Amino acid sequence: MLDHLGDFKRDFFAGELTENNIGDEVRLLGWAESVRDHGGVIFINLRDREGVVQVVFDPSKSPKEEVEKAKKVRLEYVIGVFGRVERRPAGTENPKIPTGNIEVIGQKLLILNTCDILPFPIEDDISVNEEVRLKYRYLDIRRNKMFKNLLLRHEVYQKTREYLAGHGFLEVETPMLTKSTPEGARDFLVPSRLEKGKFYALPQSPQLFKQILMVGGIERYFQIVKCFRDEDLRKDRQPEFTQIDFEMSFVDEEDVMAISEGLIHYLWKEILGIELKLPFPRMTYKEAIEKYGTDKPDLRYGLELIDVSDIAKEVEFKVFKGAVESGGIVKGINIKGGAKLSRKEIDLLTEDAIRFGAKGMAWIKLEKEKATSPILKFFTDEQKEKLFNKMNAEDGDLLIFIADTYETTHRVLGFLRKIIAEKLNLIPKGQWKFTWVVDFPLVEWDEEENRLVALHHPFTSPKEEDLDRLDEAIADKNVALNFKSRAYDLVLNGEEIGGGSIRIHRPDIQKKIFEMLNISEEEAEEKFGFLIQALKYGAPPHGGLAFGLDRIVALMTDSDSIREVIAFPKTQKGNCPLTGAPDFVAQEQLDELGIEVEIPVNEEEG
RNA sequence: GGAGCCGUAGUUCAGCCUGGCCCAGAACGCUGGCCUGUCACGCCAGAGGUCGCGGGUUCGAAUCCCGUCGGCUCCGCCA
Repeated sequence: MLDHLGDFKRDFFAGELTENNIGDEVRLLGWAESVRDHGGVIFINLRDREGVVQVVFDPSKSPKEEVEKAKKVRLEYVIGVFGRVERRPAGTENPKIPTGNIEVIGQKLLILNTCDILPFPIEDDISVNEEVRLKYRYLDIRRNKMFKNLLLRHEVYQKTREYLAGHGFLEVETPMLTKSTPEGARDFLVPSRLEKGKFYALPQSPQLFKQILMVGGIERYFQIVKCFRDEDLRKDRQPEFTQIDFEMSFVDEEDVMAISEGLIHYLWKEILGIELKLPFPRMTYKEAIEKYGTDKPDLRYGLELIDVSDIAKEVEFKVFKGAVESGGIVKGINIKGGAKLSRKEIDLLTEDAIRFGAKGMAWIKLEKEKATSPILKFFTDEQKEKLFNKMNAEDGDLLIFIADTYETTHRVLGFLRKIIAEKLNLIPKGQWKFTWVVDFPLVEWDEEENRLVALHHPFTSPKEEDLDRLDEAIADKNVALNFKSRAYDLVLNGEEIGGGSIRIHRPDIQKKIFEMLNISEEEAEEKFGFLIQALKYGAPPHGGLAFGLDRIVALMTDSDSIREVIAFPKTQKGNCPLTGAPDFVAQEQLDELGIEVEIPVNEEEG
């Protein structure tokens, strides 16, 4: 028989009790974390949000019926305890818990609810199938680690608001039911009941609205906001995720980057107690690609890419020579101490390289004064020396090479660099390596669509010096391909945690950019007409940035996946094991929306 | 769209490669009993399994093969 809560109120959280409370009579509420029945004395560890304290039901100190009742308590029963705080008898202190010097002698026990057999233990270091954790997320969240993650996330919300509001930013909400925009990710669609056949889209970001808020004279806007993108999931990508989004008027890149750095500095200092050094270093997009093979370089380790095209083109090795002669490049990485890798491990790396799009991977192993390699026979002694010099190679190193186009070579080596660093444990713990990546190209060529596409998004401003060459760029895509944008990304430990740009605030320029991107005037009018319209009415110069809040919190909590810092995340197929979403809906609901569903039927069985 | 790893009591795993001493075993959890200072309490007894699902091979399948579903990681995708 369960007890009612009645007017029983909590005096203290369990974890708040200290030796100063000795002698106090207190009321506690929480969960039975562990129960130890010694036949006479019963110990219950009572846990609440703030910690744990041991409650003792002792026949010599507690009422008999309460001791009997305590015997019925099982793991995770919800209980209330009225009792007296006492110092633990000498020798029975437990240094493992903060309240280990005291205990509460139970005088009255309320059993408020029972608990079924747990699907997994409520402990910090569990290894449980993630699907089970998500199905019983409420139990998962009772674990200290998950609670701490959500607590830190909460602090990030609070400190972000504090900082941005303190710098004159106004929090403004933008719609969740909005217009589908082409360009960018796939939209989640929401059917309209009032206008059958029409759809809202969930926002991929508040991008256009925040620009329009600038036209509205808000001057400084921010929002902690959910964004939705219907693309495949990764450990750092969920279909719905949270951004710290902000936008400012009458600013240039430096202003936006300064505010961004200020916010990050504030979060690290206030929440982690870490004083980051400002300003963060910067590198150009070109430098990032050519040195690290990616636009989000992890600067915690070396393994930089080295261009050996000049040597490779002289070597009588068709793959190297051919790559350079057909306009490509040959680059390598010196894996210091990598000679200890076995042939099998090198073959695995080669497989990875091929998986990432290379045709193969050449390598040279320098071991005990001698080199093993399938390609070294093509090198003259002089070429060997030049190569080893250039790559700073010495005994014990492993050199790997990719020969391909500029893009493929960098991309593949970028992936390999990361894999090697992980494999060889070259990534130091506890480092915060921030870097800005700037001077992105404005556009890139899309083979599939056979047109230029914006690298950032179509509202990103080109550099001011290129503005009077827009007509040239429309006529000749090679001119456009050389344009740089006013975009900037903030990268931390190899993860993009934020990105933004100075936007286009003039309708004439915006129209030309659409033209450059081969978006017709009609299409632009239909899809972005409201933005162009807004720009016509005194739009101020403006720019901003959006941080990936989930990624930031994951990094701050040293979590492997953003799912660890989201209360109710989705699985890789976008399912929610807790609720069972997505799910079928009633026929009536579909009828009301004028929607007919075609369920794919499996082909007949053989 | 593609690749890899995984799926066996409530949970974590072993067994699988090399089919049969496995109508599947351990630990934790669970149930009952004993125990007055434990805190990973201890001791005794016990319950608990469609081996993800479907098909095939075989005298015989958790084990081999095919398909499928689900989870995770990655490529593509994510302006």
